Amino acid sequence: MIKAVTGTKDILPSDINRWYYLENIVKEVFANFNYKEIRTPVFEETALFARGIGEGTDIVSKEMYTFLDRSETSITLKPEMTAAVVRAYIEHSLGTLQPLNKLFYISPMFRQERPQAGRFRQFHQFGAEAIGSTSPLLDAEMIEMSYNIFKQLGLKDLVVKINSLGVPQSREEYKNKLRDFLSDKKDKLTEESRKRFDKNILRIFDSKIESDQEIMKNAPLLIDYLDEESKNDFEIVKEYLTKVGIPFEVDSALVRGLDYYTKTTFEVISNKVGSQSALCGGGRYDLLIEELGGKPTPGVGFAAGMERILLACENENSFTLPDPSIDVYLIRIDKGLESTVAEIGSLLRSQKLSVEFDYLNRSTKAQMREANKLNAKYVLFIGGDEYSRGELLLKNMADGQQKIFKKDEINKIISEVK
RNA sequence: GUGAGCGUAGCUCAGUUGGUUAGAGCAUCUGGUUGUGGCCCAGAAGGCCGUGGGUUCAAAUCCCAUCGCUCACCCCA
Repeated sequence: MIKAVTGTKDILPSDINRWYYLENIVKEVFANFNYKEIRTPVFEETALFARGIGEGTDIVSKEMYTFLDRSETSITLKPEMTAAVVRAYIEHSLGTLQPLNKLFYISPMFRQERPQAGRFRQFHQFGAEAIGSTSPLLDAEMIEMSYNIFKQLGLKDLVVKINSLGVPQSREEYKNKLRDFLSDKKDKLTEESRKRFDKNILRIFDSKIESDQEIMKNAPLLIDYLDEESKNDFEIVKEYLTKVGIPFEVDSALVRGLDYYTKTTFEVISNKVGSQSALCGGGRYDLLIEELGGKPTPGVGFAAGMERILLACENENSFTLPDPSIDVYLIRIDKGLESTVAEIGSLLRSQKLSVEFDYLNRSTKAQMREANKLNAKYVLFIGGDEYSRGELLLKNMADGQQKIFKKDEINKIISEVK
């Protein structure tokens, strides 16, 4: 038997309504904040991600689905969306049409990681990008939108973490301070953290090992080394979040794994999804557009993992959807009336009613059981004595009441059902 | 890439110290008198016990390998 590739999942009809529910809330909230949807191809030239996300990042160096197409072009299935949106922004000169572009997306992403709870190789993200303004109010808006979406989904067990990474220059200065601090403690760190010392020193704060955490307790904090502008912007973000009633924690250890982040970064964590607890993450990327060949333009955005969010919703039992139902099930009493049933079905369907009937030549009883299983509001009996008298029998499945209609009075049946 | 756990019907799981035709619940299908659902009752269908090899008179059960799944590290959404 051929099975779905490792780390990929089918979304079956029994799951789809939860996805629609999520997607509708996402679209509503983005419309609420005047973000417009953008759709980009699932694959791009590999160079886009290498340059945008950073060669040294885990995503680029070991997780991308990269292959040569038949014309020997290196192609990569998109592992994240920001680089793709920025590419489209530059390519179509969106910045010349209006100074600020507020964009959102819902799309599959691909990363070849080891699957785990809340982590897949093909997964789905929604997210937003606001390109063209340095206003920290937009940073806060990103947090507000994601928070609103989670609230509307009924999620409760959430923590919003924010941090500021500052500008590259102040960050470099800070990294040197951190290196100095750790220079005589380096050999006490775990092997994993010693690797981080060279690769991405900020990450040592993330270590889950107690001995590492003990060492880092007295380490200098990035927050204390921010440049003035980053510091002011961060204050504005905090102030706004407080005003609109979004609880948050400042986490100076919050480091994002993509190279392009500057200033504000944030994550929303759920305690209900296992160890892959970040439901969404994002931040400002004021240098990325220039890096990718556009005019220097500031931007800020976030991305949210839809599988993780739905997992959190399931584990918190945060919402329940009504059972799907149909309006009318047509019951064929006599053999030979198949095409009559289909014709009546066509009439009802043309009036936007959801209608189903039997295609398997089953007994009346079996058809009734099917109608019940489909949660039909009404069944319409076609056949028997009534039919030979020119009549049809309509039964309300909730209360069992039956009414007789003339065969040529389908309109009356339709208004009864509606 | 590293580590741990688990693979028996569509799903959730039983399967006694290795011992005949491998079970249950749910789901599916068919019935329970002339043409009517849910509840109930009766019956049916559905498994090379993940795959390959080994030990044994005998393997779902023990051993090895392999594949797959799950969780964790890592990383991230």
